Formats: sequence, C-alpha cells, structure tokens
Amino acid sequence: MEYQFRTIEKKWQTSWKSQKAYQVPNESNKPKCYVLDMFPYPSGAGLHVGHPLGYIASDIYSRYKRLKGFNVLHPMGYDAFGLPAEQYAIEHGVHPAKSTHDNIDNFRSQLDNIGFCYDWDREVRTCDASYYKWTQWIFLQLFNSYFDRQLNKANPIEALVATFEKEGNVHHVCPADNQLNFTAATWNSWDEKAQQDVLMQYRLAFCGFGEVNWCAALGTVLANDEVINGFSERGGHPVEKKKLRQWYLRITEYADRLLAGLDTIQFSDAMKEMQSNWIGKSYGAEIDFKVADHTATVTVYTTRPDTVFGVDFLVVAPEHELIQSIIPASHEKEVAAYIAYVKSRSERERIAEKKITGCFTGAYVVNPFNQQHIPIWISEYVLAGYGTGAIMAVPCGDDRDFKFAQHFNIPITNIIGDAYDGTAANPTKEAILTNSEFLNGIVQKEAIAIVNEKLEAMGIGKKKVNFRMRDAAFSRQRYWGEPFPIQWKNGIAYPLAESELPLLLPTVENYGPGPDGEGPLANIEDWKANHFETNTMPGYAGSSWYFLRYMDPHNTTAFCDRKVSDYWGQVDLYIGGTEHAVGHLLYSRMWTKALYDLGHIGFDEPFKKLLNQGMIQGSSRFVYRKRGTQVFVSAGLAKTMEVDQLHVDVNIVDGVELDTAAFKKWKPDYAHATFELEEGKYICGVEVEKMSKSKFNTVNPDDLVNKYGADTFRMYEMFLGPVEQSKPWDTKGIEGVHRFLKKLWRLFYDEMKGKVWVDEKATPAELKVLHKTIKKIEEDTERHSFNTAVSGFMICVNELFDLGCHKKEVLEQVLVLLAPYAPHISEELWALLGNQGLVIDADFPIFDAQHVTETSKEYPVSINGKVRANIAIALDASEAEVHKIVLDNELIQKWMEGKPVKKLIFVKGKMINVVV
RNA sequence: GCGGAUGUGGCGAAAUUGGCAGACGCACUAGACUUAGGAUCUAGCGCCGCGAGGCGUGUGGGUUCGACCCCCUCCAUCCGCACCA
Repeated sequence: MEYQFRTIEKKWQTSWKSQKAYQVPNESNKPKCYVLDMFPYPSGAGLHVGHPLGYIASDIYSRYKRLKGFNVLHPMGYDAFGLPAEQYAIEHGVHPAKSTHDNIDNFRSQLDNIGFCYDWDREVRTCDASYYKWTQWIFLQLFNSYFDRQLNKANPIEALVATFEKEGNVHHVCPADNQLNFTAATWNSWDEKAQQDVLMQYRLAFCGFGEVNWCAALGTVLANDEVINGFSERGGHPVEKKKLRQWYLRITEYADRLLAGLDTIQFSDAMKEMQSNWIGKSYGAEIDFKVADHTATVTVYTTRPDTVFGVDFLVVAPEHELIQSIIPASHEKEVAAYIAYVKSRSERERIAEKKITGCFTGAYVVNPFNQQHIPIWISEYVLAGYGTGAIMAVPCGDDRDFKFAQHFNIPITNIIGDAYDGTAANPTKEAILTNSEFLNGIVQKEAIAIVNEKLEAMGIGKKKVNFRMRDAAFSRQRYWGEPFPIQWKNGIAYPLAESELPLLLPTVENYGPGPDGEGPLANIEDWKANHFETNTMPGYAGSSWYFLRYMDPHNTTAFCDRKVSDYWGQVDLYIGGTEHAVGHLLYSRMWTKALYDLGHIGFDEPFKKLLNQGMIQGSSRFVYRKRGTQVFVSAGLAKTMEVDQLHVDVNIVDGVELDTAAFKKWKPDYAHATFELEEGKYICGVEVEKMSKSKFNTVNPDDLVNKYGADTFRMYEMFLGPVEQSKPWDTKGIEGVHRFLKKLWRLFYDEMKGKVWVDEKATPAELKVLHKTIKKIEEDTERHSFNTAVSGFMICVNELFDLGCHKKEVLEQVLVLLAPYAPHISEELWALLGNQGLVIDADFPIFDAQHVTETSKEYPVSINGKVRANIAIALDASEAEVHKIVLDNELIQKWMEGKPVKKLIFVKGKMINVVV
C-alpha cells in the first residue's frame, strides 16, 4: 500500500467540503484568533507559485491555532474591481463582471487544489452590490464627518454645523484653508451653496480640484503608486499632470494618529519606517525673508533654522505665486524661459534625468539676522506642494544645496568650522556654529530652539510642524469601480439616503472615457439625467475595510454587526507583501480609525501583527538565435556571434538544459529550429526577473500539485527559506520534500508488507524524539519559522526510522503536529489509525520536558578559542569539578603544552574555554 | 539622489540570548538491492593538504576568553520612492 497522494487529497478535500469542516461560528467559548491573507486581485493569468507562499503560511498558522484550541477566523475573498478587467472589456468587449467572475472561478479551483482551510461561506467580492453597498455607506460616513482637532477624532458634520451657527469657525480652523475665518452671523447669512462649499473644506471625504496623474490613453487618473516612472503601471502609457475635479480623503488629519498607532502594532521595523517616512512628520520653522527693494516677503520652510547664517541663496518652486511680482525686468525673459522649460517636462523626464537645473531671478531677499542680500533662484527641485514652496539653501549643510551651489558657482559660506571640508555638505546637527553672530560657539541642535524663539520675538517666523503626506485622491474616471452615492444639484453634492443604497453600477455600452475627461458613466443618459457623480471609487476603497466584512458577510442591515466585530476584534495575524506598505495599509488604518471614532467598531488599528512574505521572483531562461536565421546556439557559444536573446518557457528547460524537442513544439515559429550544442547539450542563459507571463518564467502551482501532491507543494514552499525572504523560484528541491512524505508513509504502511504500525508502548528513546519534535514544531510555528519546522519534521521521521519505531502512540502525535503543514496525508493516516473525527479537531500534543532531559552533556572544550576536545560531563557538576575534569584530560594537557591556565570559562550547558 | 533590505559550501538554507559554522534538503560521487530505476537503502560531500594540521560566514578594522551575530569602513546585489529641505 503506497502513498497515493492524488486519491487521498481529492478524497479529503471533498470530505472537508461536504462536512463543512472549516466553517467558523461567530459565537464560541473558545478564545478567538483572526488570521488574514491580503486578498488577491483575480487577474486573468491565474495563480503562480508566488501567490500561495503567504496563503500557505497563514493556512498553517490557522490550523495550528485551531489545534491549540482557538476559534479561528480564516477567510478569503477577491479584490475584484480594477483597471485590468476594464482594459480587457475595452479590448475584447467582455463585460468586466463576466471576466472577473470567470477569473474568480479559476482562482478558486487553483486555491482549492492546495487544500486551504478557508471558511468559504464568508467569501467576499468587492464588486458585488451586497458588498459595495457598504463601501458606499462607509464613504457616506466619511463624507458626513469632519476631523475635530480638539477631540482629535472624527465627528459628525451636524455637530460642526451647530457650532458654526453659534460661534462661527473661531475654534475650528479650516483644514483646507487656515486663513478662512467667519463668525456665526456670517455663517447664518450665507445661502446653502456658500455653506456647503465651506463644509466641503472640512469633510473627511471631500471634493476639490487638484493636480492629478492624468493618463490620456487610459482616460483616467492614477494614484501615485499606480504610476511607474511616468508611465501607467497597467499598459505603460505616458502620464502627465492635469487639473481635475477630484474626490479626496482627508487622511492628513489622521497623520499624527497614524504615526502614534505604529507603536501599538507589530509591524516590522522596516515597514514602520516606510510608513513613518511616508507620513513624514518634520519639525521646523517658517522664516520670512523680505525681498530687497520691494514690499513682498518670501516665507521659507526649513527644518534647520540653526543654519540661518549659512544661507547663500533662496530657492522657490517654479509655480510659486510670488515669482511674477518680484522679478526685475532684466531677468523676465530668462525666468519665463525656465518656467516654460519646466512645464514642458513631464514627470517621467524629471525622474529619469537627475540633472541640476535652475535660474536666477535677479531678485534678492535680506537675511533678517545680518541684513545680507541673498539671491533668489527658482528650481524644479523645490516642490510647490510641500512646505511653503520656498527653501533657504545652506550649501555647507545640505547636499542638494551644495550641488546646486557648485553647479551654478554660488559662493559657499561655512558656518560649521572644521566640520565642513569644502568638498561635500555635512548635514550634522552636532557641529559648533561659527560665522553665526549670536549663535557662535553653540552646538547646532541647541541653536534650533534659540533661533525659533528669536523668530517669534522678532515676529518674522514661527515653529512649524509639516507632513509630507498629502490627502489621498479618491476618484477615478473609470467604469469598473464603486459609484459614489452622490447627486449633484446646483453645484452642491447631496449624499444619497442610506435607504437608497446601493447605488448600482449601471451597464454601459462603451467602456471608454466620457466627454471632457469624465468617466464612462458620463456616457449614460439616465445617469447624467439623475446628476449622479460620474467618477467611481479607486481600487483601494473596497480593500480598506474588507477584513470587517468577513466577520459578518451576509448582514443586510449593517456593514458588520457591532457585537460581531467586538467578538473578532483586530486581525491577529495579517500576511501579505511589502508592496502595500504605504497604500492599502495606510488607507485601511485610516478607515478603521474613522469607523472607531464614529462608534461603529471598538478598535482603531485593524491589524495587530503583520507578516510580510517575500517576493518569489522568476528565474528566466533564454535561448540565442543567430540573427536572421532559425539556428539556435547554446549559451556558451552565443558570446562569439551576433544573436538575439529570447525568453524561453522555463517549463521546457531542465535546470539550464533545453528540451529541444519540446522547444520545437512550443511555438510554430520554432518547428524548424536547428541547434548548435555544447557537449551534446543546449544550455540556456539565466536571469532573475519578476515572475510574469510575458517572460515565460511563471510556474503554475497546479502542475506541481498534480505531479507531487498538495502536501508536498505546501511543505516545499515553506521549506524554500524564511517566509519573509525574497528568492527566485526553483523547483529543483521539491523531490526531497516528496521523499520525506513517502518516508513518513512507510512508518505506517509498507509497499510489500502492508500495515506496519503497531499498538505497542513507546520506548524512552522514541518518546524523546517525539517530545523534541513537539517543542520544535510549536516554537517554530509560533515564530513563523516554517522552513525550520519542515526540517524538524524530516529529522523526526529520520530518527523514528532509524529507531524502527512504528508505534501508534508516537506516530499519531506526529500526525497532529503535521496536520497544519500537510493536512491531507495527516487526515488519511489519522483515519487509518482508527481515529474518529478529523485530525484538525484533535488536541495539540503537550510537550513534557521529562522525556528530553539529559543528565550529561558532551562539552566542546577549546584552548584559546579553538575546539580541541569533546568531554562528557554531568550537567549538575560543580564548576570546581568541571575544572578538574577538563585539566586532567590528556588531550587538553597535550594542547596546553604545559602553559599555565590564565582563565577557564565554563558556560553551563554550552561550552568550556581554557585560556593559556 | 533619497529610503529600506540582503551578502554563509556547487545550490536553497540552519545556527532562537555573543558559545562546536554549514542542521535539513537539492545536486554530485561511490556502493548495495534489482529485469529495470526518475524506487529504496548505505557511505561520502566547505576549501587547501598524503598527513599532522591550517584556512573559512562579501572587504578591511575594532570590542571580547570567544563574533555569521555587537561597533566602524568599504564593496556588491535586490526592492521602494513623491528630488520633501
């Protein structure tokens, strides 16, 4: 009776499904555990071996927690709105709902092959009306709220209206315009339109105008993280800046809380750093510089007010509003030319080229502290949207300023003495200031406060906190997304009533953009007639809250019942890639905080712990075709001649050796290919690249599951290395894992002898192996070190084999340990041992230290750090006894060469080192 | 340019708190069993050396009785980015 994985796996997958083995109740007296995967976008390409890495890890952890007695929520769904489906629709005329549905079916069957323990009754699809009804509902919550800076939380907009009616906005600075001031009387005198325009500037979801990434080819606006080097991520079309009416989320109001919340959650330090860099809180000051011979003032933002005596020039953004009024006639032409040049440059060019550009304006400002005249320059490296759009340049202390000064031959003032050597800027804060009048002799970091005080006293500046993060653009001129539940009347945005939700996405004839840069919905007469918003929501809308819907997916009266979300609470373990570090993870944190503020849920961070899976890269293979021929030469020969390097399907290459017969069949073009070999073989070129269909380097999990079984595939993915680590996929080692499972099987059943397991009492040696393994698997699974756990299983089976152990008492415990990793084979053998019920409902074995305690230890003994002998010594031996045993040892005496002992280091249970 | 990470045998890797570097597996070599092997089993497998032994965790230095691990220098590779003052 051999290990027939195909039969076994089919059988148990069917059985689990029919008995709903993985259905999870929302009420239980067990402790809860919520294990979540980042749900996939169901692309047409299907799953490749990179996708399941995280899913397998979370599946193992979920099953492990269930064995440990937890009620485990482990759901899966689909992030189903998005551009690719719409692009596909444009190209092939297939409705996105149809292609998305087909892709989901394909994903589902691929996922099912691997034997995951998802509770599929909780599946969500963001494109289902029953789901996006609640996405729209949450949008309305945000629309109907403002961020109250006194309470430091979101608050209903009605509360703000009531305040305005009583006292104006004196206590509620407008986040969009801090100059805006009005009294109650003024407020009450405004008509509805004027009032609504003001309220829009407070709402957490608001409409405004802004420069956005406009992609003409796709007819839509893209988020920054959807644009790569000036081209759209999907389709690779050029992207330019354009001003459009857009919806935004006022995420900037949450900047401080998003930052503070990082201390309460377990994300990797790298991930936290990425988020806090994105939020980019900086402490600095604004300083006013009077323009010489002019009434205007240029306000700069700087994080280094201490360097104010080192200012050699000012740089303002080309878009800065003051430029036009302060340029002397002598420089008008040059400046206009430079501004025209900057405008002509697309984002793409600015990123691709790193050259230093700029232009002197001919105007000067006066340094308020020493009355020196300082030239004003404009340059594209200063951004209009950050700080005040103007900086004071201190070349001796800032690298970019230094390079700019060098490039334009601007003299550099040194204010940090020896800390500046004239060849590069030194951004230190520890130097002692020189050439700085009242700051001379003071350490820079202490000078900051002194300058700030002086600025305020002189009335020419103040301390200022700035954030890099901007409000999140929240609308797209696309079809395949959630419609906004908004109606426009007389320029006022009216939210739909809750009872009118969902506002269904209508069917369109044409998926192309509407008139004037509007979305496809603008092509629908009915839609326009009802004055519905023609934008749709971006991809991250549905994914910002999906973890809540899993808790209560069929609720028709609420997005999630409060009692249910109180039970499940935060996601205990969230697994996914780092690519969402600053997009999805920040948005869902913000939505969670807003829902918490408004009392809809009881926690304000969604994910207690995040585990980042590494990226599985593809390992591409290449063939070399002699230019203009059908002759393919092996890699070693290719260097000597003119060849074209072409991707070849990795699946017809064994290691680096091409299967030439398969190659001829692969594409009709190659049917008549001939080959020039090296030592009888065709050797392919190798490169590590992103795994992608177009590079023919994808490996489909279905093929591996079919060949080796799901259990082998699962364990092999884990065995590859630490789950967090990125690595190229290599199928080579999978045999070893498969051999391990076959060997495990042979502990129970032999091909020749049949059943070999027995019902006998285990020996101490066998129990020692078992309990060593229990400890190892428990610890490794807890710390997500799945690769070492797999090797722990291998060691266990090897040792049981060497001991000739076929005893049920030991083996059935091993099966429970193994069930999270290789659920099918464990389930089968568990049943064959005569157990009732599923192995997943067994109890996790309890480690008993008495089976593994040792009385003595083989100590490695070193002389001067070099191991010279191994001596067995009782663990309870005293230090004096150890000294005697070691120094009396013949081998040790030989290596000591009669030299006196200077010191003897004895680390109990570890090692001994003799220093001579 | 800025930010984050990673460098250990032919390959994937292990070493959990500063304590025997290379567990476990792949590939490879030799052998056993076999009609057969893409099954299974046994042994070997970092480098140099006949050996004793020496050397060895990207480079160079430091701390320590002891460093893959901590500190500093440099080099290489990968990933991300909004030139963020």
